[in-house]
Amino acid sequence: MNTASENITVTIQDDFDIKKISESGQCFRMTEQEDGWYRVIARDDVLLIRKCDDPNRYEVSCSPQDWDGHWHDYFDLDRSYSEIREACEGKSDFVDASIAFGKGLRVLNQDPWEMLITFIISQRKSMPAIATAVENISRMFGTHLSDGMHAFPTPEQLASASESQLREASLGYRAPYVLDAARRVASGYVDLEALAKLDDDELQEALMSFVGVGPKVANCVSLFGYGRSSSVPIDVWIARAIDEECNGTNPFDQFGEDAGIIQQYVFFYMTRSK
DNA sequence: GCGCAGGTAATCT
DNA sequence: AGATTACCTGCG
Repeated sequence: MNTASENITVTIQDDFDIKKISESGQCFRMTEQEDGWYRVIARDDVLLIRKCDDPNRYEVSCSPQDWDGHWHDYFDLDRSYSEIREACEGKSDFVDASIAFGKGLRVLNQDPWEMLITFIISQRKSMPAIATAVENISRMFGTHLSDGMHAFPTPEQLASASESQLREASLGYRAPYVLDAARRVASGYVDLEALAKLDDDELQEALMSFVGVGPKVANCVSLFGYGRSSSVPIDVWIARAIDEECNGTNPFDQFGEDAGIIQQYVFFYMTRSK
């Protein structure tokens, strides 16, 4: 699967449960392999990662430079989730239960373009269906990396697709949305990197100018692609949590810059606990 | 066969 | 402003 001599081991002291992260609905290119390995594809990189027997130690298939320069940030390792959990405890019994259940979750720092397209595709799809569609367009239009793996397609690569090809990739009625977004970005009409300079409200407005992007998808892109930790995407599960578990009162507002991270624990609790 | 799912846009009051 | 409905596709 991978050459052991290329691997290094790294220490992660803070919360880190790769299984929970992979099931948390924020990333769709992280898959469990054999023997406890997880494979992550992000930008043009493939990472294999596995827990060692030693506590807090992980074996990873990259150089120290790639770990420090890319994956460390991808896994948001400069942020202390244990401190966030402690700071947010005691305000809501339901949130407390969610935090306890989801200990080990982190919010990944992912590519804005990939998040934009992925969450346009996500509407009215289950998590496995989203993953299938993302793999389809990566295989059909993305750059080949190795062993049949493909990078997520660039704006230019997706802009060269036809609507019927995107429908073949199981995008359905979202195909024209994705094509339109790809053309806007590839042409330079929208500069996704420049959006990083906007404040939260301006970013939300800019993202919602894409056809097929409403408030929920915009908040997902904002949270997962632009690191806006106060963004709270409200989907049916979060709406259900507010309605049925919090007596209709939104519990997220009180967590300020950590609201989006708390949302992640609640979403995981709603979708993964019995 | 048929209803429904991790939203959005268009089209109504 | 708020409510209703169609939309692809996969799954029970």
